[in-house]
Amino acid sequence: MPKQTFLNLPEEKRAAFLNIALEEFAGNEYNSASITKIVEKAGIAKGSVYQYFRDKQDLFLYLVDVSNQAMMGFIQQTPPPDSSADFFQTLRWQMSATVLAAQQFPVHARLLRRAYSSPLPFQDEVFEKARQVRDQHFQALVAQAQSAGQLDSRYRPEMVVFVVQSLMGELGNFLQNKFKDHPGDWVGSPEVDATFDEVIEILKSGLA
Amino acid sequence: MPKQTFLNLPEEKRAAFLNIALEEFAGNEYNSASITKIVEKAGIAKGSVYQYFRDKQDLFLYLVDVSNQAMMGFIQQTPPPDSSADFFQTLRWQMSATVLAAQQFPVHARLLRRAYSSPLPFQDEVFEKARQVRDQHFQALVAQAQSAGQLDSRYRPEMVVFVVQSLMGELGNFLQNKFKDHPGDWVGSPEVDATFDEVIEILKSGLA
DNA sequence: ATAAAATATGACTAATCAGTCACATGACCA
DNA sequence: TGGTCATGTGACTGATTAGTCATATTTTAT
Repeated sequence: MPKQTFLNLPEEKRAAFLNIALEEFAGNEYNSASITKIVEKAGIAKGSVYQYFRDKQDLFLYLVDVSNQAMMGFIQQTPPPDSSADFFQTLRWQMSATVLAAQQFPVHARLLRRAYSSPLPFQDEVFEKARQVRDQHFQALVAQAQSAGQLDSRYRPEMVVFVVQSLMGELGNFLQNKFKDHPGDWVGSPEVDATFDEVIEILKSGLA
Repeated sequence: MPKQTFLNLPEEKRAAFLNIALEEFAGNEYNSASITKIVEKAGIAKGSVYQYFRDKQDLFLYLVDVSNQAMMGFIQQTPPPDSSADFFQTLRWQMSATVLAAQQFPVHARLLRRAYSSPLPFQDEVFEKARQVRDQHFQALVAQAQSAGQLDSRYRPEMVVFVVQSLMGELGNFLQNKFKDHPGDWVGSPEVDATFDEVIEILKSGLA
């Protein structure tokens, strides 16, 4: 977590530094991300970074936190499906919200993908806890859906969670790749909506 | 590709070097993998590496190639399903073979995961071609299955490929994580077989 | 035995890195 | 004005990196 010094910074300066640091850690592996490059781009002295944060790891974990809050904040703003929504409608909403959030905060999203997809060169308790919370969210969703009879109860919950999480995780990549020539303007396009619908339909009814 | 000098090396020395290099690149990001550490472990001079390979990138791409061949070779050894097998039986066989190969060659598999999952700090034509070949293999499989009526033709082939590839890609991780306390001996266990069956069944019939 | 070709070596270069610290500059209050 | 505290600074340390190259050793052919 940042030191008080960082929080005391004028909004403008703090935001500028944050954006540059986010960009660096979103674009490079933890070990390759360079504090030196960040301070050069930000036009500040290297020592300043260590007035703001304990070390590189502290800065990185803060950036993860900031990114998480940005994404979560956005997701919670999107209107949730009404309470009568079934498992698949809820999933569809979550898919859409997650991808839209990644559209709105592409740098934050890239940073989070990096942070969660490949193992970090250090252990962090808080970070691991966040992972578990995300897992338990899905576990609960699945368990509830199964007891409500919306989900085939032959399947073990952990397998359902695996399938759903795999697809959700890769979908962002897939869309980004698919629309990489149409920067940004595919946010709520029918094409994307159709993709969501198709994935949900496959999950619901199967391929056969 | 390695220089002739490397290929002239006595089998024993070559294999020892390869294993140490594979381990280093499987365990570290490309930028963090250290030639210096490799030569220290191998007990050879640093200059020797540059008698064997043009540079770090050349070595890395060769290791990817070696890993690919090891995995492919193993997969092709496993008895293929008979020619009357449908799409899902073929998929099931490919799943099993891939995971078994990752069991037999865990280091190679880790290296390949790293190479294909996160973007490399350089571009390589050969590498990209290999990616496309893998994609086209699935495309063909899906197209054939759809025209044979084994696959719901409502779905766009690219979406089916996306779903199947996402699950196949994550399944290795999932199993590794699930059995991380039972090193190695879950190779052909009923537990694993059941997992394959369940994933295939979900794909086939859906979750509802 | 001798010459030539192939291979092995490790000290060295130039670059980069995270992190430190003595000092400078600024703000704020008495 | 003088004093205290927060903030900013950038040269510096020690470690590490990929890659080079003149030299040494070994192998091969004559």
